[in-house]
Amino acid sequence: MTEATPAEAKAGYHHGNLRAALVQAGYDLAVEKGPDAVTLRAVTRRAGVTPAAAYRHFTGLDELRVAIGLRSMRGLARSIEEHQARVAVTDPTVRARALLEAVGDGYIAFALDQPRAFRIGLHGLLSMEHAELPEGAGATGRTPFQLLTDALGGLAAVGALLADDLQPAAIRCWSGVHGFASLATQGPLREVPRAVRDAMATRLVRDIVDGVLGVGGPSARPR
Amino acid sequence: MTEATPAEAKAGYHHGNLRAALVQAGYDLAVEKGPDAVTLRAVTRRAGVTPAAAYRHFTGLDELRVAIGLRSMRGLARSIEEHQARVAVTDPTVRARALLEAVGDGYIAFALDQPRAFRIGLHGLLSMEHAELPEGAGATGRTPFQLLTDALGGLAAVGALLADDLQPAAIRCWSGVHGFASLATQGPLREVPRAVRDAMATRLVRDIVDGVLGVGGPSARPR
DNA sequence: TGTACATCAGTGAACGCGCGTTCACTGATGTAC
DNA sequence: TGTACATCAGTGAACGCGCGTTCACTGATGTAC
Repeated sequence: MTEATPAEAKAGYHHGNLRAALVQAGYDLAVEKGPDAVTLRAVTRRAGVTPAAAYRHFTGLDELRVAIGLRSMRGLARSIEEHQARVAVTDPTVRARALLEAVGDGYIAFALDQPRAFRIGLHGLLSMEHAELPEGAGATGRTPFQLLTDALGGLAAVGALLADDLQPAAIRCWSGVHGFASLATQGPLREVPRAVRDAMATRLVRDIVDGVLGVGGPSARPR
Repeated sequence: MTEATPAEAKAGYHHGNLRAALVQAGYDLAVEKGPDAVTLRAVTRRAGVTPAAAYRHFTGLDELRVAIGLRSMRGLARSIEEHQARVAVTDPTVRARALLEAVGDGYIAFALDQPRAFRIGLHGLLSMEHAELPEGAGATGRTPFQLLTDALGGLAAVGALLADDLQPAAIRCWSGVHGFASLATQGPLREVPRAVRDAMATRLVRDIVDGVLGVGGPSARPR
């Protein structure tokens, strides 16, 4: 009769699945009050548990913070996956390009939809060294960074990109999208209406992909 | 006989110019141990002074931290200015473009030369809301963000850029350069040899400027 | 089904620490006469 | 030049706080018989 769904089932706490509850509490805390508010005591307090209880599930604060950051990264991965799932075209080359754009669009959409959650990830509790940890992966088992390299690999597979250009292309895409997400959530674009930022993002992503594919593109202007 | 140079003259402490000494101590601390190590007590300790002494010069920790962050931003501005000073061409259009590239090159050079100092700036002690505070300006009195918009204005003045495109262009430049600086100092490119990162940066900046100016550019590839 | 027992998740108290800020003070600086 | 004095930068002690971590413990869970 033990309804042991693996995830965060209420049933069977000692008072439940404390590990998941702590990560959830810490995530909520970070979203509400910023990454610096994520202390071991604050997290356990919010979970309604004694500070020492955390040590049954984590070696210490650092490990807890990483787990919380990875949760945020997972949200980012899922946003990208959702955007990719909506790509309907079948022509291989067009599709490969659309899948790459979906990476950028999904990345920025997550940043704009959940700015505090976005900030927790690679800027707050995680450094970029964690970019390939599987705990940060979405439903497809790929992390945001891996989804990007996968999409570029897809373009290489259809001959739209040279294998030698894969790494510089990844850098250009990630740089542009990540930088925009920072500007648009914490920078001078913070106050710009959402619809305008969305339009900027769409244009930016298209331009970046054009650049990566070596296309002059519709934004090209004579002279 | 009071040699009262305005800056950080040793002469004339009560024990000197404490305000400047505190900012310096805090900056060194941040470079050595990261932004989180910048506490009021640690800074005053390093300056050889009682914690309470800081309150003669700052209203509290927050103001001290901002002053330290602005010092770092000043270094960034100066790096850009140095790169711009080296631009020798005189043809107005070519020069305007070179001055914009110098913004990107100087920005990235500072990030690669002084990665810890770079991190203190807009990522550590300052948020991007401080991007236009004059205390963050370099020798020309312009902040890094202002140097960027100035350079874009220069391109508009020679007719290489439409006035309507100024804002989106600023976003694309800042996004790409800032994102690259993050990747190259804290991200997956951290361990790549400096010469390679420099080459990537040069190419990235050229490509971004090409994109902003609507040029297909030498990186354009048939199909 | 019922009892004995091992497991181990969570408790509660305690530790030592560094923090930001306050306050009455001290003593060097430099001005007024 | 010499003295009296106001200024105010920096002192030193104290405050209350929240932190991360440790430890012996307790008591619910679930297994073995």
